[in-house]
Amino acid sequence: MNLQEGKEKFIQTWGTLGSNWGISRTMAQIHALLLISPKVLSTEEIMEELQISRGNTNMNVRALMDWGLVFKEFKTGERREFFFAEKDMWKVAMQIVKERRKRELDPLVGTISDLQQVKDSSEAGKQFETTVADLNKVIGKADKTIDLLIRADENWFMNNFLKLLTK
Amino acid sequence: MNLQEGKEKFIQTWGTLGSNWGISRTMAQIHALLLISPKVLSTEEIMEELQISRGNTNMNVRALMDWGLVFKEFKTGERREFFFAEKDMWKVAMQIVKERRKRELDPLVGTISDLQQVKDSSEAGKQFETTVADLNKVIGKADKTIDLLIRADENWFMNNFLKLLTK
DNA sequence: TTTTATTTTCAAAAACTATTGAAAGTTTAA
DNA sequence: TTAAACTTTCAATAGTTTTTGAAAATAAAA
Repeated sequence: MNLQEGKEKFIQTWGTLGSNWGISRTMAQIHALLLISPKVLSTEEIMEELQISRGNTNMNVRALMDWGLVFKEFKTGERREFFFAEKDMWKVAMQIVKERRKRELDPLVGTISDLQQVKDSSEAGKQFETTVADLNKVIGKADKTIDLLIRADENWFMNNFLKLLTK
Repeated sequence: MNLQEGKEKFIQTWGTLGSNWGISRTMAQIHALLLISPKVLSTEEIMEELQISRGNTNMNVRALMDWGLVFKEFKTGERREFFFAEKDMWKVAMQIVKERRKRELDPLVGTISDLQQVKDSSEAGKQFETTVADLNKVIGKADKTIDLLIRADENWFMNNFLKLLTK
């Protein structure tokens, strides 16, 4: 496999993976392209490389910046914007985890508290309460584990401790 | 909020969550319905409760059985099949993690080895190799962490050790 | 065997999501 | 100012995924 084939396969694979996880295929493909690019890319270059429209490129690049995975660079004497991705894959993974927690786990915690207000003594009511309470426990556990991971990432000692565990 | 409203909100929330994570809305809703149901349900009852067609119910119930989240029960003297969900939410979470690893992480490992065959001395080639190698490390780390989690789940000592960590 | 109850399949339709491209908006330079 | 370079928006279109419902298949009972 040569570099060109490898790049295409990587972009394709990352795109499929993204769409399995509720992220648009194009957004993941732009991310893949920037991950393997040694230099910053303009909108025009992204359009050209992935054969997609200007509007599509613009919307998805902005979404990637919202996710904190892609950044702008301004070049002196150039009016255009250039884009580059965070290249450290561990940081990328942590950033995705953080964002999904913010966007999904946090709102879920609110909903669960609402659902815990339901009181009903029927059998259906009891099963409902049990399921909701159990779900709440698991969410709490997930939340704490994510905290631990993020803190480990930002903390040398923890990081090394976790590496020991997961070696 | 009464039980009926709570049930609807739970089914709705679980459905939205599922579709954010690449699982069809209806599949997640059927799962939610079975999670809070104290008794096994027939196809007919699921159709009625969620207002969906027979074909849709059948396909999604089978998908849930493939995921190992829902099971069949046969009642003596009844020709119909009845369904129920695993209720322990920690087991549910572990089962989802296991399945997604099998369906996505494992194939990804294969693709990465292919991509590591690419050799190219250009700057673009070097960045490609670095990104792929780094991604490979992160995937390996994730894989080991999942193993640890699954083993912890099946192992009293580890389980308690992890609880200490994530308390 | 035939009938009846139930499950499964799958082509067509509906619903949903992503993409285009041209027009409007913005910013900088002349 | 005005023009040029570039970015953003959004209605229309294309593409994808999900759902329906009726027909085919299967299994149990008569």
